[in-house]
Amino acid sequence: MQTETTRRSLKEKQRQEREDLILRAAEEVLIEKGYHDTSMDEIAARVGVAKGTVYLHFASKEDLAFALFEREVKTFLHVVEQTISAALPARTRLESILQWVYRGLLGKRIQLLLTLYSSADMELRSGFVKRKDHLRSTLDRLSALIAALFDEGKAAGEFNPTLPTPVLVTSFFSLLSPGMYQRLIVEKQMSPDELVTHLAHIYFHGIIA
Amino acid sequence: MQTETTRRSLKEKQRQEREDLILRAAEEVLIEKGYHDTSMDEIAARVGVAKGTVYLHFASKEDLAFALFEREVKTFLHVVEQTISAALPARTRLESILQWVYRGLLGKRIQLLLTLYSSADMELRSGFVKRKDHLRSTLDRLSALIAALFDEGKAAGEFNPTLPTPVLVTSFFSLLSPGMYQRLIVEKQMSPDELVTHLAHIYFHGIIA
Amino acid sequence: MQTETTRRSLKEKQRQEREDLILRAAEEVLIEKGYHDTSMDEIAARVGVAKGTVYLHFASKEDLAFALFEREVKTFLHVVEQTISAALPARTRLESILQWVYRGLLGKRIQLLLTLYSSADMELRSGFVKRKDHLRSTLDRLSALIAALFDEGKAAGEFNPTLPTPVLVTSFFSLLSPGMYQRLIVEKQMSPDELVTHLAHIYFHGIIA
Amino acid sequence: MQTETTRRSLKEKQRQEREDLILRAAEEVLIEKGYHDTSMDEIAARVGVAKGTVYLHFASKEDLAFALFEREVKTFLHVVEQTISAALPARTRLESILQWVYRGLLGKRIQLLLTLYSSADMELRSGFVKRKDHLRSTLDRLSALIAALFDEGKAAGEFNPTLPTPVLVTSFFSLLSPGMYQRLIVEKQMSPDELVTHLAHIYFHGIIA
DNA sequence: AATGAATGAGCATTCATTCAT
DNA sequence: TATGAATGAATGCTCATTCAT
Repeated sequence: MQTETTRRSLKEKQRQEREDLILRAAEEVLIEKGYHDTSMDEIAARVGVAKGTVYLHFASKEDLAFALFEREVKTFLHVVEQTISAALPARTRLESILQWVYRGLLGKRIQLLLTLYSSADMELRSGFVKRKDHLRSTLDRLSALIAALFDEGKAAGEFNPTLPTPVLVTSFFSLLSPGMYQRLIVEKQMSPDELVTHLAHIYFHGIIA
Repeated sequence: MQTETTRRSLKEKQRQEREDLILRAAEEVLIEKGYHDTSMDEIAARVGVAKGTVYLHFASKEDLAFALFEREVKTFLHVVEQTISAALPARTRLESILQWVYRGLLGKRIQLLLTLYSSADMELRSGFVKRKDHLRSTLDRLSALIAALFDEGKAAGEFNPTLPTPVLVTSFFSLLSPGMYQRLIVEKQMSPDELVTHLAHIYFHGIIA
Repeated sequence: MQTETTRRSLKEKQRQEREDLILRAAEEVLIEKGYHDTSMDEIAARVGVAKGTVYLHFASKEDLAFALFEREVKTFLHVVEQTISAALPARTRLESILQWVYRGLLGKRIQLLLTLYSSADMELRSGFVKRKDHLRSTLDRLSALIAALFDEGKAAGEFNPTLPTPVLVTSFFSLLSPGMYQRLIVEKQMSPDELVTHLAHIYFHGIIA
Repeated sequence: MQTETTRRSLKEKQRQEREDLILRAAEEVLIEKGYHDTSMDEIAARVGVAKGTVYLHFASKEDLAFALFEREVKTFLHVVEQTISAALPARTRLESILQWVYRGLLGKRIQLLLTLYSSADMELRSGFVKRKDHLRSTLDRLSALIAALFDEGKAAGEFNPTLPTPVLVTSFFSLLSPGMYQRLIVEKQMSPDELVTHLAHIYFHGIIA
């Protein structure tokens, strides 16, 4: 019985590992080629398994992209949760998040996330909608956390209370754009830290002399 | 002779009108479904012409998307040029541009533009690249105009000269995001003017109390 | 009344001229690109008329190719008739025909003829068949003339009477192959006269030492 | 392990069989309709598989036609090699080849070969050229073998040494024409052996009485 | 469970032909 | 009569998905 359980958990572990391999490969290809130009064949080939095997883990290409998206969002959510729980000024915590996004090896990943997100809006609208409920809660939680942080900052007298929190949240997210990453870090070779410093300055103090 | 000319210009006019109809239909479908999920069949069907007719005006699907993209960019460029030439503080002129984007019926169009632009980066990379040279100059001109405006503002003592102009330009563009439009205007029913007021405040003065 | 007739015959003349222009252009393109890769657009463009105008003269692409084919066959038939009526040994007259085919500017044309003929067998089978009756008589007449020439030669003791005339006719025609033209005249740069000399030798005397 | 190997070779065998079925069907349709009027749909339908399956074996329509062509050429080459290696007079060996072509069930196939070859020249010019290098060597080998046979015959005093070998080779090939097959065997119901006898007589001794 | 051959709907593009002007 | 814009059937090819082994 215990052996049975052990065997099961072993299998389960292997399953998880393989699923992870698939997600990594998918991530790689999706970043390289975008959703439509990524084929299940190529993903399977990069993992080194047969196409059918990918379908044992993900019911469709859309599901796979969705799982990937959700994983990235959850990672991000986790980081945000960790950051927010620190006993620091709201502003410092927001800057931390900015830094995490632009600094880590995750620069690429956040791009994927944002790319998939706009794809979600544009191209997978119909399909994703079905699952957006699943996702919605995660994204809502994310927004709520950031919103709470802004509200906390307002209450602490850090932020201007006349600015509506939704505007603050949305404009904060718009600081995390693939365009910014591409144009300033990749093309202009600016360091992530320098970029974050400037963005933070602009966001918190404005650009007025 | 005059009749001949008249006939020609009439034909030309009709041609332009049809081309415009096609562009409108394409715009519509592209906004709804994104580049890959838009079929030439559907575009033709919406215009109410045969598929071949679309090809009489645009040599390929890519060409059509490209023409659309370029048209939007040129409109935007034109507005920017007009705005910039006014004898007003740089800040006021930047606000004007923000306003134009979020206010007009063009809210949808700017979304398309941005969507196509990210598509261009992700999905049409190879294809668009061939024509990006054509486009590049337009986009570069746009960036250059905005950059010049910031430099002018810095010189006039309006803006903080320690902020690198590329960062100013890119972050200004990131204020014009489809996400912002979608979440605040469509979902939260905020008025464009109110949104612009807040964004301008944040951008120029920051969010610090 | 006479004016009427004159006008008509003038129109008719112009019509013939235009038809001839179309045929020339079609011949040109067909030789260059083959039947399927030749488009009505290109033919019209080369003539300098609108596509519709071509259809005023030829009801279909197939009709056009057919007319061209028939014209070439008739020219060839005419030459054969002229040649055959000369008071010379059958062999000499056959050599004359060979010479005419390989020598004239018509080398290209005969290629077209033969190409269209094999196309007729392979690709236009169904379509051409409908009109083959029209053509059949011309081709039959051609075969009959050559056959008569061989029979005459046999009767005169020139040719081996044990060889069946159909074999003689068909093998004579197989001396006129585009492959021969291509490989020996175009590729090996052999002169038409030299080629004809050798072919005649082989055909009339064989290759035995 | 052995099972593994067995399974693989079984799969491979099945694959070969299916590929052969596809080639047979393609051959059939190509002979009936010619290259351009043959659709991948029809080929697939005749094999009784889905279109995609055909593409599993041949990357493009052109590839399929090319494979077919090459297969026929190789078969022919093989026969020629076998025939040539026999210790018989050159003339006898050439007659053997003639016989093989006109006698076998392969009469149809040789037609296909010749048809595709002229298509290759006319219609697939651009595409086939890319692969013609692959093919060229096979065809060159074929020509070279026949040429060697003629040279051998000349050296042995069998053939007239004043006739250039290229002319001999090309005129020998022109004896193998679909036209000959069609007109004399199909239409006139002549037996292949009788035809070959006459052609050989003409070719080796000429038609002079 | 894993495989990968087979499937077939879907799509961009071409071009002979028609017909309103 | 001449035009050429419009048509739409036809077709090569792709790729997500299924399923027998």
